[in-house]
Formats: sequence, structure tokens, C-alpha cells
Amino acid sequence: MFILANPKSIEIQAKLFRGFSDPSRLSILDVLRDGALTVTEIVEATGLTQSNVSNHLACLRDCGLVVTEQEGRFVYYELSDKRVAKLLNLADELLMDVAKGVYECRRYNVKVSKNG
Amino acid sequence: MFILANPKSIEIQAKLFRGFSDPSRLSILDVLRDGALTVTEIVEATGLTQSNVSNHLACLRDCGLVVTEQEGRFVYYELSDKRVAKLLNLADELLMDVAKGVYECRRYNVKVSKNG
DNA sequence: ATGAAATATCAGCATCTGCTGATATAATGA
DNA sequence: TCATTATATCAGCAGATGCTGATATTTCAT
Repeated sequence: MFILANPKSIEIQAKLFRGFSDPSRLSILDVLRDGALTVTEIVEATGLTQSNVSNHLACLRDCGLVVTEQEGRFVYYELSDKRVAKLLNLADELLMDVAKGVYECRRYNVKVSKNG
Repeated sequence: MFILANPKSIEIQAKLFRGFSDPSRLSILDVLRDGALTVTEIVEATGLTQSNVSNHLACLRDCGLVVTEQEGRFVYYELSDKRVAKLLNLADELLMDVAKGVYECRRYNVKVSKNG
């Protein structure tokens, strides 16, 4: 008899991946690959609105994917762990082979941003 | 002036991660880590309904995360690439450090399955 | 003190996503 | 052929998610 061994860890893992599964959050993580940035810098780099960025950053921080450091009025955000960037790199690499399929996959409508 | 370098690739990457970001799909990928299984075997192993599994498998196949091989009435599904498992492993590893934050993150309500 | 800049918060809406249940298709065996 | 097993498909619903726009909070400069 098969029963899923660790359903709880599956839920958490899904939640982790959900951090990466939204274009806005992914943009944010992407621009943070090169080092810490303030919220305003992230807004400029991504083209997203301030409130949107702030909301996503709160989420990413709660989930432990980014960490913050306050300096006066500024709050610097950066990736919490090398493995976050590593995960992004591995995804990049995997995409080189499966991008076509992912692109054509009709199941999810990832909205194309105005900048796209 | 900062403008996001590759918005299109961000969308695709988000789509890739979305493949991993649902508990049902993740369960499926998880049980496939040990090798190919038929749809019915996946249904038994995950506890999900047949139509649900079938829907997710179609999605995962379209996106190139799994590949299929038909044998008579049976269709075997398996991970398409070692890097899919590698991504899962890396996420496991990352979770050892950030699981608490992810678990407590209130932004997303990942439904707890009846088996959980 | 006052204004401006940087960031956070929150409600409401429009949309997307996943599940269920029913049904269709395909392959095998009697 | 007919019944059965294995898998795929699809509409409709309930609920979740992300964005916007307004506002609150904090910090700094003058």
C-alpha cells in the first residue's frame, strides 16, 4: 500500500516554489542576484510599482528567501542564501532544454508585462 | 537607467517554477524520483483522484518536466531530466534552513490535503 | 517643526487556478 | 463483439492570488 511519505513537507516545498513562481517575485530575486538593493532600486530595476514590490518583498522575507538590513530610511534587501541563486541558476540551465515546452504550455497564463 | 534585461525569460522561468509550486504536482514529481510509474500507480502513491493526476501530468508533460512511454494500455511517466530531481533536492536542502519561515509565511494558503 | 523621501500596509477587484464529476477514448481479454 | 481496464478531456465552480490606489509610518534635511 502506497501512502505519500511526507505530505507536510510537500506542502512546505510547494510553498517555497511558489515564491519563485510569480514573474514579479522572480524579477525581484533576479535583480538581487548581483547584490543588495534598496526597495526603490528594486522598483526601478523591475519596473513594478512600489506597493507591489513592497508586498512581494514582505512575502519573500517572511519565507526566508531574502533578508533585510535597515540603513536610515533605506532598507536593503538581498538573497538570504547562496542556494537561492543556485536554484535560479539551475532553473536557467534546465530551461535551456525545456524552454520550448514551457513556453508553449497552455495550462498557465502568465501575464506578459507591459515592458515585455 | 535600469530596465529588466530579459522579461520574456522571466515569464518562462516563472512558468517553470509554477510546475513545482502546487502540492499535487509536487507529489507527483516526488513519487517519480524513484523511477517511472503508470498513471494508476501515481494515483495510488499520491492519493489524488485519477482525473486530477491526469490533468497535472498533461501539464507537466507539456512543460517538459516529465516524459511518457506507452506500453499497451499503460502509460509510464518519468522525470524528463536529472536536473528536475536536482532542483527538488536543492529545494529540500534549502528548506532545511528556511522551512520555518516558509511554514509560517501567511501570504499563501496552501491547502492541507486530507491525508496530511 | 515641517516637508519630503523611503517604505509598509490594506481593502477591493479582476482574474487565474485546481478540483470534482461526468464523459470520451483507447487497448486488452473473453 | 462486448465488457473491462487505463487514461484523457472538459465544463463549471469555489477559492486563492496579484495588482492598484490610497494611506500610514518612519527617517532625514532644512
